[in-house]
Amino acid sequence: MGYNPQKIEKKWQKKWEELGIFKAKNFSKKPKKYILFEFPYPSGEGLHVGHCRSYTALDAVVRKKRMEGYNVLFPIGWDAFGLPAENFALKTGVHPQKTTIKNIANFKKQFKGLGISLDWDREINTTDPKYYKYTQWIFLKLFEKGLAYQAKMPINWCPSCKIGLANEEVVDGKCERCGATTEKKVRKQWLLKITKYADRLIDDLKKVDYPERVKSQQINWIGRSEGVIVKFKVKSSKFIEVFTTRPDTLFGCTYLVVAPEHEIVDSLLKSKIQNPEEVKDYLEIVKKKSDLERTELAKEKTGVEMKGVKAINPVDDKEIPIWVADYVLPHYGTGAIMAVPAHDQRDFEFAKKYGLEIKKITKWFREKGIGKKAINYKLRDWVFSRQHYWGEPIPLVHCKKCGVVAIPEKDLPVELPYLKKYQPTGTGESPLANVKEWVDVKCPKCKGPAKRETDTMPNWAGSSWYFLRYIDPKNNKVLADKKKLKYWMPVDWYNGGMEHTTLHLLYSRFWYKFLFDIGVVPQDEPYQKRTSHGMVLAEDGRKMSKSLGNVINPDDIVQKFGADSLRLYEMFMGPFEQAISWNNQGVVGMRRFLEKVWKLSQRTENREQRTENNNLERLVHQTIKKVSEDIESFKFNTAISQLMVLVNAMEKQKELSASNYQVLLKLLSPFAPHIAEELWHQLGSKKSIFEEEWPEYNSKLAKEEKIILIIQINGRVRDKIEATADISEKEAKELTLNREKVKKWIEGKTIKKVIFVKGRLINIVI
RNA sequence: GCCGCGGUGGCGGAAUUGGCUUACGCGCACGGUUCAAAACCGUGUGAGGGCAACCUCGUGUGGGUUCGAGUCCCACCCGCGGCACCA
Repeated sequence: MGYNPQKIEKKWQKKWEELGIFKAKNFSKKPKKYILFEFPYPSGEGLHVGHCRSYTALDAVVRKKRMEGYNVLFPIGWDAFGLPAENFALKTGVHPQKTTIKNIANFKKQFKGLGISLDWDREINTTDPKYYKYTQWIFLKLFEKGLAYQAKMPINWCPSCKIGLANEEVVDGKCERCGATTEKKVRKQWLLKITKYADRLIDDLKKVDYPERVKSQQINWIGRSEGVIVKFKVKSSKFIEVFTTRPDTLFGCTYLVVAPEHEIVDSLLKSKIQNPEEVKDYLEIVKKKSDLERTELAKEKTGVEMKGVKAINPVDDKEIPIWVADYVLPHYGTGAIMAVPAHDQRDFEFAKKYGLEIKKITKWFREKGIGKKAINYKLRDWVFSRQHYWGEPIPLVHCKKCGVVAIPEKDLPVELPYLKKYQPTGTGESPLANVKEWVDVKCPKCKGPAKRETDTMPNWAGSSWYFLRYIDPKNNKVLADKKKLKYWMPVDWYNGGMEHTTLHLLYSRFWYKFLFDIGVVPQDEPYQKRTSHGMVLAEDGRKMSKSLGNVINPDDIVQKFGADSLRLYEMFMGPFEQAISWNNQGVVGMRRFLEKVWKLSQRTENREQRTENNNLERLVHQTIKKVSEDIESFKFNTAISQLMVLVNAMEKQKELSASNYQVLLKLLSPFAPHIAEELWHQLGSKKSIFEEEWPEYNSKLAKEEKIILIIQINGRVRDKIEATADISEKEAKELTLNREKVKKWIEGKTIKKVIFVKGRLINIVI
């Protein structure tokens, strides 16, 4: 019987489900492992081959861990709130709920078809009111602790669609749907004080095992810088405060620049400035500029002097002019800078390097009352409001008498009302604002008339804590039971895309720290280890996209070659963390390899492995070692190449013992579970291969007895001899100097010295 | 500009951390099976020279350390990812 993946894959997927062997057990005596991938957004497009890379990698890790005796939690859920479903509803009238259910069913089928060993009993869905009840609960806790606040913030506004747009809907400063240039519209929005956690989010990176590039990207994003705020007196008893990391250059400061949005501009305009019209004109021009223009025209700096007013440099009391320019950002530092055109960062570094004098005057400033230490961050607070329908309602009420009032915990969840129309309001509010009977409520405090908050939460809300819900998905008292959290947390291994490094990963760390602070979770970092898979690009090296027509559909590959070939290829294609182009021929190679494995089973005999060639025995042990270690360090490509080496060697054997073949099947099983299970049973086993133990290697047996000793002359390879691994220097030297080739090279020359590296080489220097 | 990662055959990539460069796979060539094929089997495959044994060159560039460098040091060049008028 030949290898027929379509047949055996279905069979085992069904069997595994019946056996229930992939279910995690709370409080099992086995040591626990919590292994997690970023739960997908169930889009209409279905799984991407890039998804499959991440899932099969973790599935391999998980299957191995189970065989090693761990109680593994490997869950799945759906990050199902989001724009595509809402936009689809706008176009077709189909409720996002319906679209979501349909897409999830499709994703589920695909996951099962790949043979990912998930615990489906813990499946969650962020759009389920039973789930978002706790998303809302966390928000209320943030609100209660003063970490959620309202502020006026600009949103992206499309003047043609009359709708607020998410950042990702603005492409090159234009509305994604209609192409109109977007504007900024100021609205009151909810923000979360992530900046309060900025230092901890940097410092605690020391506690966790993340790739360097992920750590540095987060640190960069938070952008902490230490400096001094210096007060400049303005001749009208006002002050302008300036943030600088280089207070020592204050002597060289020749003018100040303030952002157009700076409050002093307004107040100076009202007083005694000589050119108010000129300044007003400039402010108008700036206002019309889009965000894009303001940054793109960066090379050409524009600005205008506010004539007639002067600031006073606190170090020498000299009068200096004040300018308004839009290259100064209103939201960073104080929105005002001191200009020191003569100075340069490089001077400082030079002085430091060569021990030149650096006057330390920070302290002096403080004594004089000129400056005070300050820390600034590039990181800004998290804008938590969206003016969309398909998201979690923010559980607050606006009461004329009581102000903003929280919905009482017992009334959670605030359910998203079922809409028939998703048309935008035209005012920038979410479509929920149109649902009068939902908006109008009694104030929970005074029972007077009040209105619900109509903004919804961003996508990032539900995904900021979902990994906690897997631990206790059906709990209806708390987000998850404390004892269970203590047993399972932290996540031992979390894999996801690099694109989530600064948003999702940072947000969820922030929430977890907050939950730790209020005593809900057991530690202050959620993920012990983070890895990041590289993107899978199309064969042409570009991103896969519908419009380019270069998308590879995993279903097609599964159908044509089988899920095991696909899985193997995804792991073998290149280093896991690196972006890589798809290659259809590569899948063919994996299928060939599996065919070889299949055929080997027919040559397998039930005999003592001792009768076998020692070299094969050694290779088996070397392979156990390599595959075991490579899976731990996510070097899946080299693990598979080692399996290929073993299979190639097994093919050359006249007879193959069943025991060695079984070891091969076990080592292969994390990557190609179906074929491994099938062949395992064909050998007569009753138990699933995944209930077996992971093989152990014997380091003595793995050791080479014979080696090829390299003979070098002046560091260049001239000859090789076979020798025992523990050959002594004396023996090696004797053997070497007797070689004809060596004699030829050293004839008439004197030997200066001999370098001997045990078990490796001998180098004659002449 | 700043931060991070990388540059090895025709291609994807290996290389026990300073010790045979190119494992493994793809592709290609030749041979086999076949009426024909390939998602089959076998052999070969860095470049140049030689009938051959063998020799020379070869890991982005230029220098250095070393018996010996893809690996370490110095100076550059190029590519990718992230951030960016951040004071």
